[in-house]
Amino acid sequence: MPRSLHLCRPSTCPFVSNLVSRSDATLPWSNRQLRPNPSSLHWVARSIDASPLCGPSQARTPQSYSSLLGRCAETRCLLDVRRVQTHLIKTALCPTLLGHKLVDAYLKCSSVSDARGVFDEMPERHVVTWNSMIASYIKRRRSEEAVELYERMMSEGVFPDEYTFSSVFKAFSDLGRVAGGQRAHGLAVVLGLEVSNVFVGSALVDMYAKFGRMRDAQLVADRVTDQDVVLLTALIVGYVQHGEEFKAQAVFSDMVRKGIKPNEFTLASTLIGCANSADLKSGKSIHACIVKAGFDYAIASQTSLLTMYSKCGIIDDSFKVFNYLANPNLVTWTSLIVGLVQNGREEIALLKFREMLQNSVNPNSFTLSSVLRACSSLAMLETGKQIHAVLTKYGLVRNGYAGVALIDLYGKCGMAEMARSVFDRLIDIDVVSMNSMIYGYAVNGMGQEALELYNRMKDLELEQNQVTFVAVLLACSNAGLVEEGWQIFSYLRDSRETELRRDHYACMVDLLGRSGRLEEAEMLVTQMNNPDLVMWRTLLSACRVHGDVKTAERAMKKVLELAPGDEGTHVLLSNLYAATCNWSQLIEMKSTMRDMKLKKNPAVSWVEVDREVHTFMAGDLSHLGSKEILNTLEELIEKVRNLGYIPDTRYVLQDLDEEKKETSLYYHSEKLALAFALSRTKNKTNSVRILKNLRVCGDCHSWMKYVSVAVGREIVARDAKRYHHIKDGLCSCRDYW
DNA sequence: ATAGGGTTAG
Repeated sequence: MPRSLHLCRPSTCPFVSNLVSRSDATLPWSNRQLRPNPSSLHWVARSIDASPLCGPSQARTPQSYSSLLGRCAETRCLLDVRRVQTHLIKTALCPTLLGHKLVDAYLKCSSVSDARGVFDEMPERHVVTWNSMIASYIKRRRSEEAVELYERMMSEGVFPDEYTFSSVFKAFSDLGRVAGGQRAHGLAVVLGLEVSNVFVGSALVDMYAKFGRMRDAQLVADRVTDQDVVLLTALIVGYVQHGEEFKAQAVFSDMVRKGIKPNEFTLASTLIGCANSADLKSGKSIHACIVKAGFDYAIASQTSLLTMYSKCGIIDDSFKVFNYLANPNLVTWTSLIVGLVQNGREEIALLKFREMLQNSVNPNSFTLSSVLRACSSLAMLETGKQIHAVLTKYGLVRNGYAGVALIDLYGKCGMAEMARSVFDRLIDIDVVSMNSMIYGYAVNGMGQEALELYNRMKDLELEQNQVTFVAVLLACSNAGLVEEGWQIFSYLRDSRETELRRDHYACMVDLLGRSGRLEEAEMLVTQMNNPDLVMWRTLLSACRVHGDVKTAERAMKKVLELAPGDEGTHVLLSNLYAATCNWSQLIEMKSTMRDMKLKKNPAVSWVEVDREVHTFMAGDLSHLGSKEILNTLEELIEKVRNLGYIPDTRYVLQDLDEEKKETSLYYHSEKLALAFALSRTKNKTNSVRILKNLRVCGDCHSWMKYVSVAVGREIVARDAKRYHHIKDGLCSCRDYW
C-alpha cells in the first residue's frame, strides 16, 4: 500500500476510508491510522485483537505484544507505537520486557522523548534498556543526558557492560570531561572489559585521541588482545589529527604487517596524514593500496586522495581523482574547491562551485568559507556578497569559519564597516576572528580601531598570538602611529612570553622607516641576528618614500649579498633614482639590469564589473572596450587638468622626452582599469574599486585624487600593500604608503 | 534485544 494514502483524510473521503477498512487485514500496521476516529481506545483494542499478527486468543500474551511492537519498530510508525502503549498500560504484563520493547520501538521511530517517558515509568530496567537509551542520546549528540543516565544506572545498582562502555566514552570526549572518562575507564578495567572487548577498546582509543592524550590511546591499544581494523583506524586518526603523521604511518605499516586489512576509512585517514605532511611518496603508495584493494569508487578514500594530491600541490591529479568518481558528494566537491583555492586557482574554484550547485549539491560552511576565500583573493566583492546572501539563507553567517572568511573578504575589499558588522554578530569571538578584524582595520589604515580591538582582547583575556601582533603592528604602520607601535614592539621585546619574529621586526622597521626615522629603522635591522632579505627590502622601500639614497645604497648592498640578481631590488632602487632625479645612477642601474637580463614584474590592475573580472596591463590596449576606455580616459584627463593635475613624470623610468613620458603615464594599468570601470558604471554614484598587483604609482595616486573630485565618486584602490580610499580629493592613506 | 573508527575550513 503506497504511503501517499496518508494524504487522504478519512473524513472527507468515505470511499477511500471504506476501501481501506475492507482490505484492512492485508495492510501493514502503519496504514491503520486511515481508519475513522483513529485515536479511539476502542479502536486500538479491536485492531489489536483483529491483527493478523495476533489473533483474539493470543492478543493478551506478552509474546503477542512483543511481536506487535517489533512490527511497529520495523515500519517506523510512531502513531502505532503510541496506540500499542495506550493499550498496554491497561495490562500488567511483563513490564521489564515489554517496557524495553516499547522503548526500543520508540527509539526506532526516532522519538527519544516518548522512549524516555516509558523508560522513566518502568519499575525496573534491564541493562539492555539502559544501553539503548544511552546509545541513542549519544547518536543525537545529547551527551549530557547520556552521561547522566550512565551515572544513574550505577546508583540504581545496574552495572554497565561492554555495550555501555563502547558508547559512553564518546559522550565524555564530546563534553571534554577527561576526569569522568578516566573514571569510567577505571571501571571498565575493574570489570575486565578494557582488554577483552575490542569495541570497548576502540571507543577508549577514540576518546583518548579526542582528548589529545595519544600516549594513553596507544597504551590502551597495546593492551587490547584482539586488535582490529576499527581500533587501529581510531589510533591512526588520533595521530593524524595531532600532527604525528610519522606515528600514524607506523601504525599503518604495522597493521599491514600483522595481516589486519585496512579498509576505506583506514586508507582515508592515513592519506590525510600524508596530505598534512605533504608526503607525496607515502601518499602514492597508499594510492596503490587503494587500487589493489579495489576501493577505487569508495568515496571517503577517494576524497582523501584528492586532498592529498592538492596539498602536495598536484592539483591536476586531484582533478583526475575527482573526474573518476561518478557521484561526488558534498565533501568531495568541497575538497576539490578547497584544493583549487589553496593552489591559487580561484577562478576554477568558483566555476566548480557553480557546477556543484547545478548538480543540486547544497554547500555547507566548509564549502562557502572556501569559496569566500577565492572571492577575497580575487577581490570579487559582488560574488562575495552573493555568497554572504547564501550564508544568510543557510543561517551560517554567525559560524566562526564562514564569519572569518566574510571579515577577510570585506576587509580586503576595503569595507571595514561591513567586516565589523559581521564580526559583531559572531557567536564566538576567538583569536582568529579578532586577528582578521584587526588585520582588516590594518589594511584599511584604521589604526585607532585596530588598537581598540587589540586592547579589548587584553580585557577579555583572549590569548594573543604572533598573528595578532603582526596585524596590530601593521595597523600602526599603515596609520603612522609610531609611538603606539613602538610601545607594543618594546613590550613584546621585553616580555619573555612571545618570541619576536622577523615579521614583527619588519613591521616596526616599516613603521619607523615610513615616518622618516630611517636611522632608528636601520639600527633595528642591524640589531637583529641575521636580518634577512625581507628586512633590508623593507628598509629599502622606506628609503624610496623618503628619498634617502645613502641608506638605500647600503640596504641594497645587503639585499644583493643575500639575493644576487634580485629583480625587485633593482626596480626599487631605480624607482628611487628616478624619484630623486639621480639620472646617471638610474642609467647605470638600467644597464646593469639589462646585463643581468632582469625584467620588471609586469604591473597588472583589474576591476570587477557585473561580476566579471577585467584585467589591464600598462599600455595594453587590446581590451574589448579599448575604444571606450580611451574616450573616457581623454575626458578624465581634460577634466583633471582643469582641476590642477600635473603629470608627475618622475614615475616614468624610460628615457623618453617629456611628452612621451606623459603619454606613457596615461596608459598605466590602474588608469586603464579605472577608466574602464567608470565608463561601465557611468550613471552610478557608488564607489569604484580597482586592484593592482604592485604598489600604486605616485602619479596615478595623485591622478585618482583629482578624478574622485571630477566624477564625484569614491575610488577604492587596493595595491600590493594596502587600501586607498580616495574621496573628494583626499586619500585615507594621507599620501603615506 | 543494545556497541566502536572516516573524508572538507580561518
